[in-house]
Amino acid sequence: MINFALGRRNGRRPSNFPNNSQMEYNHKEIESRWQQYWRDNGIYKTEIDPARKKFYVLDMFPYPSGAGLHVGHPLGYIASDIYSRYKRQQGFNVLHPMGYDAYGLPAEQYAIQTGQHPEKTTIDNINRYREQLDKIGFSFDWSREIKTCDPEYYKWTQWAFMQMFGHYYDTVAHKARPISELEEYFSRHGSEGATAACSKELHFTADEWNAMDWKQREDTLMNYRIAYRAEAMVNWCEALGTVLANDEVSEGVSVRGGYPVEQKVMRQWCLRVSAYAPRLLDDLERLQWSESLKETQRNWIGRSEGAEMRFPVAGSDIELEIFTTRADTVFGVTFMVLAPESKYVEMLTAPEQKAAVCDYLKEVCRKTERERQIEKKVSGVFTGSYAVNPLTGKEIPIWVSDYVLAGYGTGAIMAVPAHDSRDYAFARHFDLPVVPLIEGADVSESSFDAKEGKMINSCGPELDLNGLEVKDAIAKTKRFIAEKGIGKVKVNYRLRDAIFSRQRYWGEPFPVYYKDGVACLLPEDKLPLELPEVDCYLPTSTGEPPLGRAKGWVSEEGYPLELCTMPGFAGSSAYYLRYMDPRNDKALVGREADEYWRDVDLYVGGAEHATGHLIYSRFWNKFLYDLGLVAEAEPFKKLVNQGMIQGRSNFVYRIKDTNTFVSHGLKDQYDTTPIRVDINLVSNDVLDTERFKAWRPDYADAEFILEDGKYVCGYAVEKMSKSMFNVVNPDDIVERYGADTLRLYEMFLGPLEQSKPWDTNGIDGVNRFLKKLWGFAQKATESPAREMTAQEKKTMHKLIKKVTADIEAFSFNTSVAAFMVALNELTKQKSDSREALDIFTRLIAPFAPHIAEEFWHMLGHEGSVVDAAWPEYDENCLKEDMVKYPVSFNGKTRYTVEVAADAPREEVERIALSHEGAAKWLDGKTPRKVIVVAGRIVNVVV
RNA sequence: GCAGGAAUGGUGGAAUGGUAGACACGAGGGACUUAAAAUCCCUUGGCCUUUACCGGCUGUGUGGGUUCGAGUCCCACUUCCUGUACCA
Repeated sequence: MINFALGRRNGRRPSNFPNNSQMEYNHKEIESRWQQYWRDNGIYKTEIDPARKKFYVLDMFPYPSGAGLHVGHPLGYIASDIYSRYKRQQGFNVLHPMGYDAYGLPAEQYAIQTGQHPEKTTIDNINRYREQLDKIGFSFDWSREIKTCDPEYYKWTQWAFMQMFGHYYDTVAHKARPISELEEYFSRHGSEGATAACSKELHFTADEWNAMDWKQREDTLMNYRIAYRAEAMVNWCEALGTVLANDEVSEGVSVRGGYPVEQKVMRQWCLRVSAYAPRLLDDLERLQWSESLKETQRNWIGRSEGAEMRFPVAGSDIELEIFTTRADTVFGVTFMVLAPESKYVEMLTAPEQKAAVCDYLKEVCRKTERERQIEKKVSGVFTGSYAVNPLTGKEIPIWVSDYVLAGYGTGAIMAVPAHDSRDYAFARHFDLPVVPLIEGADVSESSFDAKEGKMINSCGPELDLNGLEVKDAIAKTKRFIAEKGIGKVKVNYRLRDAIFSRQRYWGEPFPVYYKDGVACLLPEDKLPLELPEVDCYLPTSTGEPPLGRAKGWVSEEGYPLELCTMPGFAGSSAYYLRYMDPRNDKALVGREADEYWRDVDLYVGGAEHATGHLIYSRFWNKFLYDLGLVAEAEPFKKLVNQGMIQGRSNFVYRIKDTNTFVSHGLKDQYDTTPIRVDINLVSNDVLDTERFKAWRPDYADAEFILEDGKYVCGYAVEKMSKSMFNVVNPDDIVERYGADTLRLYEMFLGPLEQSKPWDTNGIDGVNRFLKKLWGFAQKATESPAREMTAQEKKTMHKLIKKVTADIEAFSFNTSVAAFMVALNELTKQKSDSREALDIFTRLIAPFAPHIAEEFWHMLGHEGSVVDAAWPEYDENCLKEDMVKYPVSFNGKTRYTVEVAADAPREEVERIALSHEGAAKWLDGKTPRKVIVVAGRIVNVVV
């Protein structure tokens, strides 16, 4: 039997709950009534309850754009809402909050155009989002709402930054430690033996440290802080007037707006994310994330094991440091290459080459990142200097080329043209020698990049690699160079430190002032440092960020405050912690709340945040974890990526130079131009011609060539956007069909993680299902209570089993199908069982909460259906009486036998072989093998 | 180039190695109706056989393999999607 526990909350039934329920399914009336009821009774308010297990379900909070929500946005929210409600019905204390990622470029750009304060636009948009979200019936606890632009919230963003400023990363203990401990160490031992992650290697003694003045010490410490200021190569976007992080740039243009981006050296705030690279990589293992997402992060972190080696420069005491993963190929190094930005370039340029090198550097600087990527032309210049190969003693030329990146490794490489395709292209272009090192490798056309084969040509005075496999040769060389002190084994990461400054207005101000040019933190009690008013949101005439316009933007002592603001990811990096304890003014999250809620059990959002938010959040969380402020080392235990919902644009076909439009099926008979048409004028691909004429003045006297009396439009799947006229507003769907239909339909559309076009064509089917379910509920609630029939039990317990398993597997489309099957079966059984309706109500409550709430009260229950116990299924009810077994001989089905469902294997065999047809196929032989598979097939091999 | 994923009817999509195509849309037919809408019922992968019932063959991108049995596992290939890229 099912445990019909009553709801936990004692919400009172609304007074306008209809007594005679004999009526049509009226979604508007039902949905507004129950939404009101949820609000009035605080049904979704969550509190710490040590008696119950917690479950934290989080959506990636939205950026409230001016365009409002389209039907793609709620897809993930619906899925997470179903899971939250399901978990709650199972007795978990579910935290399911929502808020807004309120800082962003569009609001600022709108502000520049209109002069309107971005806060105003943002709040307007938030209010609009809230209205749209409320209509869909989510179980968010809105009392925990946060906005990243709220000073009460960003106080803690600023506070976290201050902690990062006040800590360094210990590379041996693998954790952040207070910077004061490092100062203490320096005063005793100097830099020698310090195990701190740094921007560049510094060497000083304790005496030197102690002799430094305040400014010198601060400059030195800046090299170690986790939040630090440094000259960094940044992605500068002229059009946006700001720098961008690596994940905000794609293919040489800005992700937002698609403007060109160039490389530029600027003094910026940075976060030492790279120090956490090993932990960010290792901890991926224990996360329940999709393999593809983990792989994306692994690639982004980009661990590579290799060696760092020093090549002495001929006739000089300078040594060139390089990084390689192919230590085995040192014998094939025929030249060296420096990145144009490398500090070695100036040191190593010979006087006779100076002009050529200068010209080359100028040319490289002129090009943007984008141009460099598009051209992919081999270019470079000889410095005039030579390095000495430490294994062969031979001199090799040193070149400069932009194919070597300053930001990776040491900004210099040893070139092995025979076994690296880039070096090969360079060598061929400048006619440098190519020495193959692997037996059988043909390097006449291209390089041999594979790490396999036997070494040749690799014997020097002290080291012989000939005959070894590549793998062994690498290991042997590494050992050799370490012993000889030529280099050391080194692990390199591709992950860069995050650039943390933005030359913009609409972001969190830094709690930083400058005293004699030295960055200092404001005292903690001055937080939050609120964003000042400015008269205009553009940079100043001297090129300073907009905050340069703010009057009185100085500290109490009169020192100037930082003019940059923080980037978009700052506010979203720890928001999941703040939801746990959103109104705490003493801490980001209080100890009690953190130890109860701990981490996010289920995080739902788009995969596009793989290399941005999801890396920064993990870093931020690990930092706070190191400080002992949060309980878990990883913030998001399980993560599900919902697919994107694309738009489905409709086209009409205008015959050239006329105002006549021809239907899709006939368009090939004419010379036509396709024109996008507002999908609101189209229903099931059929155009409403009258409304089309009214749409644009140009079309007022349009004429149509119809097929079957209809104008049929063509369609294409594209991004959902205003400019394509294909935006579907969830409000319209809710208005017409109701929130429950929208919710079920979005889930029914296909697998959650898959991208798919929005297609309204199937929505009637889902709506019909709810109407039928409504009809069944009317019938069932009018009937007296009785025991379910065996058939009804089977239908309902099959449904419980299926829906439970499907929700656990996030297979919501198949659970919706299961509801449809179950209802069809009940209809065929002419069922009017109250008990069946009761089970149905509990199961469908997460999916269609409004109609479920209605049924819940029709059935006479108290409280809200959100606290209705989740039913358990009874395996006994699922048993079939007799099962049909197709019997196959040598793989071909020959006849069918009926066997009791729970018959043992031997019994099935006996019945199958005693069938009158068996003799014919056995043909006097004994069966070699008989296969019976759980309730399925018997196959007899003769 | 590299990495991850996918390929099933007219469409969206179901199938712990065990009756392929659940469910829905669309389409066709029927009932009700003066008519339409709504609603309900039937048919619906392809081919063949049959008056009909019954039945047969074939079928999950291509080619192989493992297995009594493959949409599912293995190998090779083709196409598409997503991410990423001078990362030494």
